[in-house]
Amino acid sequence: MTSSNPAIPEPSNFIENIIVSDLQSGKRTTVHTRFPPEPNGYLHIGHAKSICLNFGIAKRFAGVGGQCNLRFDDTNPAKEDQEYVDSIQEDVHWLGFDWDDRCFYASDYYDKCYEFAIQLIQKGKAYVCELTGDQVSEYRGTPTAPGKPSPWRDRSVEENLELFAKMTRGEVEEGRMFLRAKIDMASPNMNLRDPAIYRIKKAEHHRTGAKWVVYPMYDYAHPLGDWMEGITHSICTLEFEVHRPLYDWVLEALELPHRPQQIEFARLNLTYTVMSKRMLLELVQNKIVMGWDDPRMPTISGLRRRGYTPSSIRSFAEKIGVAKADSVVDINLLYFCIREELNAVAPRRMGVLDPLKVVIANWPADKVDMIEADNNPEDPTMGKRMIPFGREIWIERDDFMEVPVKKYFRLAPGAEVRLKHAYYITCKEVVKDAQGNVVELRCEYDPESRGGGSPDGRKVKGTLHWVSVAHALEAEVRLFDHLFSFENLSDVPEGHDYKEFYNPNSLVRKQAKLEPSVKELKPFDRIQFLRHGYFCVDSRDSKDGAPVFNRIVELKDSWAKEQKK
RNA sequence: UGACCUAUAGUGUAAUGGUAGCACAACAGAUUCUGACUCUGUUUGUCUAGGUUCGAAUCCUGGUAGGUCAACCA
Repeated sequence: MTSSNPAIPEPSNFIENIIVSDLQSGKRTTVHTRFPPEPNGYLHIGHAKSICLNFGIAKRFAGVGGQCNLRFDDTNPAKEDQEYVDSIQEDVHWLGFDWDDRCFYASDYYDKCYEFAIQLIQKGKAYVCELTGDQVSEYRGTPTAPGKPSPWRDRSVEENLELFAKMTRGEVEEGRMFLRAKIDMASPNMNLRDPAIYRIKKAEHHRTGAKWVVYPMYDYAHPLGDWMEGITHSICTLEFEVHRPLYDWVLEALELPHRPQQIEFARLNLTYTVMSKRMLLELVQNKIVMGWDDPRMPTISGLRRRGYTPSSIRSFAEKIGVAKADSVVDINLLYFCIREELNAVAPRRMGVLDPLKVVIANWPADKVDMIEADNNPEDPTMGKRMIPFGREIWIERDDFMEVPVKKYFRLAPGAEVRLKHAYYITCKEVVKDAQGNVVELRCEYDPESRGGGSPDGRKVKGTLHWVSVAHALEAEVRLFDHLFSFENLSDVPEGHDYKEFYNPNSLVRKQAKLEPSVKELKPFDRIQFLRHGYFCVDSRDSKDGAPVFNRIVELKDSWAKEQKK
């Protein structure tokens, strides 16, 4: 379906299909979305999907005046906090989106919502109920059995008005009365069995303080908030699907024109990842992690500290698409997105995580050679740097095998390899301690091979990274694994809790030997340690002035994979 | 024993009654001063049974499987 209007983009998912057809049919002339978090926790990668969706649609439909609001759904003062408001704003901005002057709060609309509630009462469409919590659920019935009407259902308009005013003045105890919509106690949809629309909460609200003691419920405030902001397409997750009739009922009952349309999509699930706010809060409170921004957390702030870029997350959101079917996305796709970006832009550095000393026997004791190395083979414009080379160097312990397996082309007794950017060396002798552990290698270098080539054209298959012992910088390097060891939440066996599956190896700290140039790196700088993956300088921690590195993601390693087989 | 929603390669997602594509993953090969990257190629799919139609992933009916709903949470 090609649109004749050049301002209307080609739809790329089912939501945009709806929008485009609304535009083409003349049902809408513009597109206005919103991202409506409740400020009761930090945003996570699942929210990033929604943010990219809502702000992305506004951007794609800019030609017809597309806009996206940020709206805090702060209708429950007991759970919400300014700290969360601040972090949410920071995270949305960091992801690369902006709401201009359109940051709103459901609490901005309390007065309006209240007036509308009075209208509903006057229309005979809402009443004050005095059933207790237990009674309410008893009267509501079950999904298969209809409910029965509350004894307070048929109060007079005057009495309802008076009681609601009393509630509002704080003259009624919490839980003693609440305002319900009068819909249908026998509806097959439980949400329509006279749902609560206002309840008493004598809690301090983070924005309105003690001004109110009655607060609107989500199901009532949300459609009104959407309507007041001129939202055209109100996009939310699947669990609100059965609430849609109620959403529509509120707007219909109040006879409001130009109503927004609610559209639901499947929330993001990721393998090896638990996304519920409750669980994330628990991890923080029980100090299983360092905080909301622990690099292992699926929070936006955690991903940021880990070293993910906003563009990699946006790219991920685009790749996973949007649909209505429940699904679990393979976290490898997220890894791919950050690798793809960082491969192109991250400077290469050498670092040895598990060091083994190599002595170049035919290299003069005090001679230091400054070796030139390109910063990124993918991008020559990133220039070069100089690396010191001396008689003693560190190599990776698993880059040497005393008894090499077939197709092993790194260092072994008698074998020749290339030290990246530097020289060819041949292993002449293996030094062991009393227990028989290899503690040092004695090698000889080929002076003709400076720069990593050889005049006679002989080939070496293996190229090792290395760090000069005399110049090495020691620094902490953190390697991460999944916080939980199950792949999918549904893998958790019956009768067990996912908390039994914490992965004790989700954080491994290494004291690594790094080439001296890494000293100049700043927080959030991202590099690739050759063969070890992409790392980011931690934005909070450093040890003795030396940067601490978080590994964002490993490089693919077909050799390691083959060995496992 | 209810209502609503969903079902396309291993995973995610397109195809709006007209050639089932794309990405990731996997596999094979080429290349390589990162066993990375890159390049080439390959394998694998419309839940099921009917119906409508010249023609169905798409529309209809039944079945199966999964999800959501019984907060004065969002």
